[in-house]
Amino acid sequence: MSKKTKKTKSAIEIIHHRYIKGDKGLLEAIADEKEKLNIAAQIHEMRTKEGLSQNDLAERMGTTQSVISRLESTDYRCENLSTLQKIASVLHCRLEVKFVPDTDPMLY
Amino acid sequence: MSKKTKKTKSAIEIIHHRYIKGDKGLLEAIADEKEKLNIAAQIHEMRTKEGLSQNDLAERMGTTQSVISRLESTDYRCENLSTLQKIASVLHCRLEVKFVPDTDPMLY
DNA sequence: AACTCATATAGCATATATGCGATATTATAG
DNA sequence: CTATAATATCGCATATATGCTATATGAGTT
Repeated sequence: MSKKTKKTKSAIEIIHHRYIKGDKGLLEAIADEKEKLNIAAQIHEMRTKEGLSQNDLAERMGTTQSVISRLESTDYRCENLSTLQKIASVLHCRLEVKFVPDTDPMLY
Repeated sequence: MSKKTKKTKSAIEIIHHRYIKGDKGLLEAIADEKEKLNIAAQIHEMRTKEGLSQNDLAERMGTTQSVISRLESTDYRCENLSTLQKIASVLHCRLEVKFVPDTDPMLY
């Protein structure tokens, strides 16, 4: 890639412009998938199963209740893995992150 | 939980103080677990299996090669889930994030 | 040696998440 | 209807990751 001038767009560039920067189809698909991860629900379930309040869990993690509430809220995007692993540690589990082949043709 | 005065520390509070705020044993354990996630390795493997260069993958994602390099580097901490899901999308897979019960007594 | 191609690294501006206190909303109990 | 516990939400400072360009390293080729 990288000619001197940027006049000729590669197919990739066009696709990118269209689906990443433009229509946002891909971004929406990503958002949908994110929802399926249901991390918030997992955290909520684990916490309640142990009979802990948000405040209890927060104390275990050395943080505050509002943080837990935010974590469990559905529209919370982009948690970072360290936070999730901290939760896993105090709830006696481990975090598993895997890329698995997707057979659903709707995504692409 | 939560009596009026904070004089009596719960076991949780003590543990927290000792392992989160103090010794950092827990934090190190978390770091170890993080390594086991091996996200960098997964990305690298998927990319090479498809015969893509870092630059190829970068273009698919609408970003640059250096970003991919950083993602695949081992010492890269705390990637956020959106980035991982974007990778999943362009590599035709989905991201799976699960909390699984940990039976290893070393962690706690 | 010079020339590619792939990958790694550095530096920096910007975007985004975290962490926290304060407050508001529910619930549930008395 | 209070009172209290649990949860949700807000605002903002700080921390951290991203995105990008430029550059460096390295492996191969001729």
